[in-house]
Amino acid sequence: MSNIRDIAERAGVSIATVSRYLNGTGYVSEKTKKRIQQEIEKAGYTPNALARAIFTKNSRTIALMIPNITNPFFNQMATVIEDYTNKMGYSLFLCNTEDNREKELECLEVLKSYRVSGIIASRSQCKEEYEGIKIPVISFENHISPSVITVSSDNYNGGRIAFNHLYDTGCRKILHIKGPHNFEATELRCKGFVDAAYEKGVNVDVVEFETDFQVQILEEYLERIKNIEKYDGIFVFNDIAAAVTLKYLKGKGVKVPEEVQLIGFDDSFIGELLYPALTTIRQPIKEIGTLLIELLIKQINGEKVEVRDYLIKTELIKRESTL
Amino acid sequence: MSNIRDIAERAGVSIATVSRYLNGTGYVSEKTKKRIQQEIEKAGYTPNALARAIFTKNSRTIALMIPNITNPFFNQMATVIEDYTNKMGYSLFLCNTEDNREKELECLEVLKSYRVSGIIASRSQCKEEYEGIKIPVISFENHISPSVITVSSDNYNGGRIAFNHLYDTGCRKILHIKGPHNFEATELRCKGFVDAAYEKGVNVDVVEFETDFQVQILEEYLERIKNIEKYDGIFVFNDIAAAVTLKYLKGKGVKVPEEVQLIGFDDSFIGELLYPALTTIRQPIKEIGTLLIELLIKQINGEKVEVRDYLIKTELIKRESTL
DNA sequence: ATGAAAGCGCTAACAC
DNA sequence: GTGTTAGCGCTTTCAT
Repeated sequence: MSNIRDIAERAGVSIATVSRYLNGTGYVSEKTKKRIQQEIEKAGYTPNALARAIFTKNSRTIALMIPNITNPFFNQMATVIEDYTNKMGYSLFLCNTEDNREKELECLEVLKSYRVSGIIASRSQCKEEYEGIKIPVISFENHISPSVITVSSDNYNGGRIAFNHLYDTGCRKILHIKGPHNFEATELRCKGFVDAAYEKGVNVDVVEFETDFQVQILEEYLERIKNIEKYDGIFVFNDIAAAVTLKYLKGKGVKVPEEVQLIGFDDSFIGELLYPALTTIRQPIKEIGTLLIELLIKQINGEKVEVRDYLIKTELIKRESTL
Repeated sequence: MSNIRDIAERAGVSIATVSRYLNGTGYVSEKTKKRIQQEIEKAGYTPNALARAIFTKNSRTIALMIPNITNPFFNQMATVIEDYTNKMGYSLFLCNTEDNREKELECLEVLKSYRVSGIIASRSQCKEEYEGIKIPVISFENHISPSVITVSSDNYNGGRIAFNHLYDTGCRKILHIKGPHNFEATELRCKGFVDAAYEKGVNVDVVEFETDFQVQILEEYLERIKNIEKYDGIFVFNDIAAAVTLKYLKGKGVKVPEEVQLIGFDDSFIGELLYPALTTIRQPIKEIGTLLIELLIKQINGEKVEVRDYLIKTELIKRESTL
């Protein structure tokens, strides 16, 4: 691969001039511009972003750490983020953490070594490990440390909305299938749900699942619930798990929503594909992704941002799995 | 962020020694090792991979270009690739091309500037643009140029298998919902299907959809098919479109598989979630992802690889949407 | 076993 | 307008 020196030589100018041309900084006469451009094309030259980054101290890369890109919620978020990242002239590193502390830490080391301009951590399993780091970080869902901004949906209120919807449609024997306990989001969804139930004087059963989207494992957990058909309303912590639950109920000959009403969480595209289509609590993925990247880039640019929790509103998406 | 010089100074050695220590190349006495390690930890120093890359001419990064990470097939593939990439000590850049030539070209420029070690292009909409490039490239599905290896499933045979399955279960009024024409894969699936039908003396109808996974648009296309219920067997070009078709049929009160049998393609996780569970043609995602990255890394390492088409076997996954 | 110094590809301050 | 040069953080010969 040719370098700036080659181009300069062939164009009969100094490397400074080529650099100026490349960056549009400083004066370069039209004639030399032409010559330089010609040589660049002839040589198929692309400036080395690594060398540039080393000098400017800005690699123009952003890292997205997510539990798993296969999870529809996260891959929809990734799409929004990747798009915005590109539009801002940055490139995206992808890291699947598998909700695993060790993996997350390994990623973090690598990302540091690449001097990424910023990091979006989601559902982080770490805390102080992000302390010394001199790279702007923003967190989705789980809190990392007081100095790191956390963005999340209003999961607590989402839980409340879910309960009230089931209650309003007549459910009184209610089950909540709760997600893993190391996810702040699922804890809050559960708490909101239970609190709202308490206020109505209704008792709800809660069972905890230890995976958020592995179909087979979800099925195994479902089988452990005795007499699931005795409930008339079920709130599941995410859409995938709700989809599996729906299938499980249908397999048992239980009619949804006539006999059991079902409500999910996320509003990932999967809900629309189901029959009956899934009622769910929507997390506005696009807004979340956009806010994350906006706040991160502001930090990268040294702009002041308020360090606090940013809560995005959740809302009911009423479809066919509830009455 | 501190650099190798800082560490050297504080440890009272030269930068060469620190470098040797860092890379495990050349002799460093146990004592100095200790001292250096101490200073590294005290300073929270991480070697700059960019500077290293500029010298070694290997950034240890791999780029994955895919149409869209939201597509279950591609995000499952991405998971496999990300994992393997990390295991080999590389990091992954993610680029969504949206099946858009311009976007793909823009990505390509950026990736060149970052001097990525290798590129995995999927369903590329480009050809010669990859010519001059001095970076190892491997392609999934669409062919780029004679010098670039293409890996894909045996789509043609997959189409044949799909037809023969429908035929064997008694279907004679058969429809194929075909994917966009700029995807080599969907063309081959169609050809295999139609060829197999021809051999049995059966005529099949074919309609082409111009999106591969946008639910709303898929629904619109479905509505344009008149009397879809007149068919007794439908082969859909991928699982998502099959899921939407299933839902559409159910909405019309058509019983699957009793009245219409349905078969998809991909074996993405969505098929299991449906009710009835979707019969499909499996593309072994893990094998594909692994082969792609293996062949790419071999090229990166300068090992000889046979430049030819690599075809991965497809197979029938019989579930409940067919008899 | 360790250090000095050249060089990787680039930017930018400064001189002309 | 353009060139010279120092320096970004690193690796690696070649001395010692």
